Amino acid sequence: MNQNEIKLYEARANIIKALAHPSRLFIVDMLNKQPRAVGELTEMIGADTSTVSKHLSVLKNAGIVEDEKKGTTVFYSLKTPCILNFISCIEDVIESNTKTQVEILSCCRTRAAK
Amino acid sequence: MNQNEIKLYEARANIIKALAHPSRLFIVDMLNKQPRAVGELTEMIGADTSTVSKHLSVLKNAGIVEDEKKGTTVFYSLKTPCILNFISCIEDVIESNTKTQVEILSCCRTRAAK
DNA sequence: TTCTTATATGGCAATTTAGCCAAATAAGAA
DNA sequence: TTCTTATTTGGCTAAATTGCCATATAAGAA
Repeated sequence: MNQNEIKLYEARANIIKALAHPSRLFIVDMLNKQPRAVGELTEMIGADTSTVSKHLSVLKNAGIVEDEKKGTTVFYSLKTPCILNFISCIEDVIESNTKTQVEILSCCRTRAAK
Repeated sequence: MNQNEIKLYEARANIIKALAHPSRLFIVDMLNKQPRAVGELTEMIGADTSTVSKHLSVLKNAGIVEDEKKGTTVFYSLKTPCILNFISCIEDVIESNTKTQVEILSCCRTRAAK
């Protein structure tokens, strides 16, 4: 890897890191349906407001969501909808992993039954 | 989030975490072209063999790559090609972020020129 | 102005991750 | 068997991440 390649893969990794957390993936799913205020998301997630605010800030810094202030309320919305295709791919991986597990289990059950 | 939702988002996050590292993204790109031995990837990345081996193990545990031993050499290959669509989405995010930066810069230059 | 509501930020301890070295293992060659 | 090559694993320290609490800020209401 030369310097340019390193920069490229670091840039990609930074965005992916922003997605690599259960609460932040939940937020992406929610914002796909409609924009939401910090307070709404906080209630749905069930964590401290400051925690959710920081998660949103991580997503915002990565360019995945954007915010708009209305009065004292800040509404967040999804900036890059293609993120959702990506999640469907992750589901494919999970499905594939599940199949592998099933195969392993059926293998062992057969052996045990012998 | 109820317990099932938490499990779902944790499962997704675990797979995404496996991708959230420059070297591992590089590996995914390389394996998309062709299967590679640990030694080849190690040389391309320029890190310790043990480090690369551990990165490969992370990807394998996540179900993203699979391995096949031939003699003393272990060849890794991409198990879930859709991972690449996802990376193209990440590129979209990077492009969008770059555009935002350009807008910010052009805004400030205009101001400074006044 | 002060009060209240909504968010963001600072700070800290606990947990996780990364990468190197050294040592262990696997498989074939001599 | 011993030697060699390829890879993995254990162990360790350094760095990054997480989540809560307390505090600060922003904006409107009184």
